[in-house]
Amino acid sequence: MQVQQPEGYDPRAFAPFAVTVDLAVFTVRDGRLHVLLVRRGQEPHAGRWALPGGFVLPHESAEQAARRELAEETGLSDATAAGLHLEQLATYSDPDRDPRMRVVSVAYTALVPDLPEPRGGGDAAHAQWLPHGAHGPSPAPGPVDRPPAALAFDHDTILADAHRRVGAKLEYTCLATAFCPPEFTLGELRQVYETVWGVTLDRPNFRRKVLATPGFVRAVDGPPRLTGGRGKPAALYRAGPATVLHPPLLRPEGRTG
Amino acid sequence: MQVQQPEGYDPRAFAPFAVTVDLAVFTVRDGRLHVLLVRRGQEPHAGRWALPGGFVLPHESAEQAARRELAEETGLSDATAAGLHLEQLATYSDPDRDPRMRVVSVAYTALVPDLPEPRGGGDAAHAQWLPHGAHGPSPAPGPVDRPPAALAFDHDTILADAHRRVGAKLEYTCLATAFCPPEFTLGELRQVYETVWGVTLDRPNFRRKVLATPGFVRAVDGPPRLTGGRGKPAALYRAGPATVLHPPLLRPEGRTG
DNA sequence: ACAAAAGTGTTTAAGTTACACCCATGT
DNA sequence: ACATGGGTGTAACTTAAACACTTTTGT
Repeated sequence: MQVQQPEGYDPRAFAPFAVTVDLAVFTVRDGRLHVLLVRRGQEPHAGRWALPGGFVLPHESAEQAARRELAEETGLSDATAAGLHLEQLATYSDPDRDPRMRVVSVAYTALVPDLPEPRGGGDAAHAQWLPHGAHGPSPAPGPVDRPPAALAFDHDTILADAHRRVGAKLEYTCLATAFCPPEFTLGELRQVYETVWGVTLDRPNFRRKVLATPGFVRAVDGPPRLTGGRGKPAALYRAGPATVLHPPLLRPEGRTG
Repeated sequence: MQVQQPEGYDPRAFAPFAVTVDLAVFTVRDGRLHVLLVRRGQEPHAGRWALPGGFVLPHESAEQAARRELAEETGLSDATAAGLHLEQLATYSDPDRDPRMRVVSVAYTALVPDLPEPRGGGDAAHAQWLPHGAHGPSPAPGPVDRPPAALAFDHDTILADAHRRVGAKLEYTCLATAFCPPEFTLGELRQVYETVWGVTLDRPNFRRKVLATPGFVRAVDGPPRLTGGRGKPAALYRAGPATVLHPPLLRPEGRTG
């Protein structure tokens, strides 16, 4: 009501916002879903875990900022990071989400295959993979890092939204291959679904479903077989050109929320 | 790489952004999908159609700003507008999207029943419903307003994204009822799908599908019947408590993009 | 020999599609 | 009478779910 369009867009008057990106980077490791987190070194929320992220620079888009941060935090080369799956999740703009000033954050979700521990320059030094949420049917034995109780700022909300979004997208897109290395077995692909959804899937049916979807995966020709530990060697596949699943691969129990 | 976390968050240094909201408000009218647009009165893009929207005020969240703008542009009371379906779409942050300054815009999608022409105070004076995109199987006869060729800024992109999102959400959520008045017939509900998707659906099958989904619609008890013009009077329904569709109501031809 | 995982086959239920047909109302 | 849209029924087809069974490896 009391709003009026500014004539000249005085940046002093209409630019009271800082814009950041936050990254929810997922991977599947040892049958559990992991998230890349950083430990905050300063107030507020010093010592708490937080999603990696940073400021959007004046000359770049939010997506460019997110991809830059992703490369920094994962310690990968820009070339490698450029191929990773990055997707805008939502924007969080609660006026009180950062006590210091007005910060609007554009959250992105990234899916990466099981990478080596983040190392390298920049902020990567303190970035770490921590398990998150519903784990698959067979959690890794032995002691594992506990998922942190409460993240800094509203990052718990962002992370929950990201997990829900990823789970939903697995149903009707070919996104699951983004969790896998360039060549993978159908067992590895199935484990992605089982880990993110926290369910067990029928192996034969899963196989048929995937192979029946035209461009989901392409068989690697060679004499291609490989062992994933014990058991019969499995054929290798690559991600296909398809991007959507028709019909979708619905998760059991019919739950979406 | 050259980024560093600011110690004290100097707003002068880290607040070079203005944040706005843009609204893609859809309705179904006369069997065609319509969008609420405003005509720009000043440069840049003076005279072009644009999505309604405005600045996020310092004390409000983006969603609050969107809801406020929605009430203003539709000319509805705040109470009525509070019940409308509003959903965050995405954030558009290309550095060059506004030639005057750096503006990051959070886009929202709203679905409303066929409302009277927008009237009332504020910016509503120049807001208008214009047809958009794929129309249903039976376009309204007679001359209608042409959909504008090119919107201002990147609003064509936003509008296309919004349409795609709405179409996709109809498949696996109960969203379609947001296009309908409080009490509606199954024919009206079906017309929503047909209009947004631009297809014709089999009436008997659509009916069964909707009624078989537990909380999608609830029959209105009374002696409730009503005429939608010609033909047999139809039973009335209200939106049910369900929010997701299981299994989904897939559109024919299996196209999603 | 046994466990584990891949891969194939089959049976049964469930859901979808495409119709034919009757009902109630306006013109 | 006829057109129009609501509502019911049904058979053919397609898809999904459950489970038995064989193959190939490591221990």
